[in-house]
Amino acid sequence: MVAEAPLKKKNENFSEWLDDVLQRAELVDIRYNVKGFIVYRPNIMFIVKRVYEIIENLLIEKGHKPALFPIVIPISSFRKESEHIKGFEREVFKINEAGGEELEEELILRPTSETAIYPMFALWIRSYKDLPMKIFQSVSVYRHETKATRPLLRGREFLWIEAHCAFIDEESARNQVKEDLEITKKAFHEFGLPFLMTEREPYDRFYGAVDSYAFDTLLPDGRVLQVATTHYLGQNFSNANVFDIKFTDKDGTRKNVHQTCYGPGVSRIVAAIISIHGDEYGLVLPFDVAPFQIIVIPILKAGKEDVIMEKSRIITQNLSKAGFRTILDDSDKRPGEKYYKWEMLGVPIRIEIGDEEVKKGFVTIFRRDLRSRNKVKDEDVIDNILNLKSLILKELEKRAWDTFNSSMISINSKEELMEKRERAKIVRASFCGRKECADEIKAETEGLEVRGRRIDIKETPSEKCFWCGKEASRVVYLAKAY
RNA sequence: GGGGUCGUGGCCUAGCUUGGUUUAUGGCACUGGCUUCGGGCGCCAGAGUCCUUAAAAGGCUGGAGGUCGUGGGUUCAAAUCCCACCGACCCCA
Repeated sequence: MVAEAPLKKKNENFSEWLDDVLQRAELVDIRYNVKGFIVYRPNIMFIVKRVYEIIENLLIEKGHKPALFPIVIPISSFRKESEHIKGFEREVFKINEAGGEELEEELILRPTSETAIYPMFALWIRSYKDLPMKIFQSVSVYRHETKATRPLLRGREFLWIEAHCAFIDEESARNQVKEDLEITKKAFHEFGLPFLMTEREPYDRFYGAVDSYAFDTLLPDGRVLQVATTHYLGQNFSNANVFDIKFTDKDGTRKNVHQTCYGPGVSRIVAAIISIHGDEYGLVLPFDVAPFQIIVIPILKAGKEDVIMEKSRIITQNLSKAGFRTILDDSDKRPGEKYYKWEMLGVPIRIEIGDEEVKKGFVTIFRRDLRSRNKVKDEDVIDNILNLKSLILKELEKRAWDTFNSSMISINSKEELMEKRERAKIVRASFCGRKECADEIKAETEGLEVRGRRIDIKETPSEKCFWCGKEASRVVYLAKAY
């Protein structure tokens, strides 16, 4: 039979490629038939769990503790912070009936959990000794998105982690924001994903935040995807009119805590890993992210089945013992078919064992990222893989950053922008900082948005705003966003 | 937010214009067997929407009804025509 067609080319039509890979690799099923809700299948859940694990471990290392708050929030609690409610009220799912009777108080499905968690903080926090309080939960949240929904990229239910912290003063809270940024950088390094770290403009903050910081990555269609945010909330939620979260300080005075919240978007991170590293053979996963790191494939030959299987089993066992997540594919499919299947799923390393390998005491190691083969002597296999582990990540990270960096272009004027728009997916420019200007840019450039100012480096603007020509106050980055 | 295209078995697809031998075409996937295994091979066979009649489970045979996203309508007759809803995709703002 004719071989199945390879996937669509990712860079020609990203949207089709993504739909195709999501289905062919059996990652998600969109046939649940409720708009914005999808089914995560085992092949993607293994990856989702790895992403969760990696971030959770980083959080726990820094003293965060896991917790789980209810999915429902009483509407009275949700309505306490005026900015917060303004932002989210129109996109919450509400429950007002149960058991055939109207509820005494309407409940909402959490769109985010500040208003679920902070009333409890108010009960738990008594003394400066209770601080800092650092809690996180790994959950799904619900937002009735009005824009077009896309599997993983924008759903009405999505997976994330939300970390909520309370501190004695502004300084320690702001340090938490820095820690959040460091955690995200570390995690993204493990995922091999490039990012732009910015402070959002004042009019673009999280509802209820004093300052908002965000990580954007770049998808192959040239649009940026916000994959994590962290916010300094000040005392907006802790003040007496809202949740009144107070503690007694060393000197005996009663004070309201300063807070932060941090939210890495797991669905979106997984989408970014798939989209940025993937190719026309399917997923390509960094070694540590991969749920299965090594696939061993025996290539049988009439009369030699036993020795080939024996060697395959021994190699699989040894690799498992060495701590690699290894599986042996001893199904009776043909080798070629197995290659395609495991490449589709992004297994970073494949070991092929056939008659030759048995006779001459080596194995053939295939790297998914380069799609290249190497012969490695039996006794060197483990060292070789230990070495490959970081080489693979380096390769993926380099490719991803190269694409990212070459898509980021500085411009000085409207004309230059229009001229370079094709190449410039992320635009760096001096800017006046006015919202009217940002709105105008968005309207006249097919959706280019001001994403914010960089926080990892200080940048000083030239005198003029690239758009309106007035005095510039900052250097900003602009992009079309999901 | 505005506009457009579309929905046929697990997936893709033919059929729709001009309603009527369609027990809905073909491919992939699936099941059993053979052959084989260095990139998804070949051959043979099978089954293949769902429900009810139907009763502890499994299997076989026959009959009946319904079924082409869902609901309604037109008609002697609807996958095919009309309306609404649900869902998907594309383009624009």
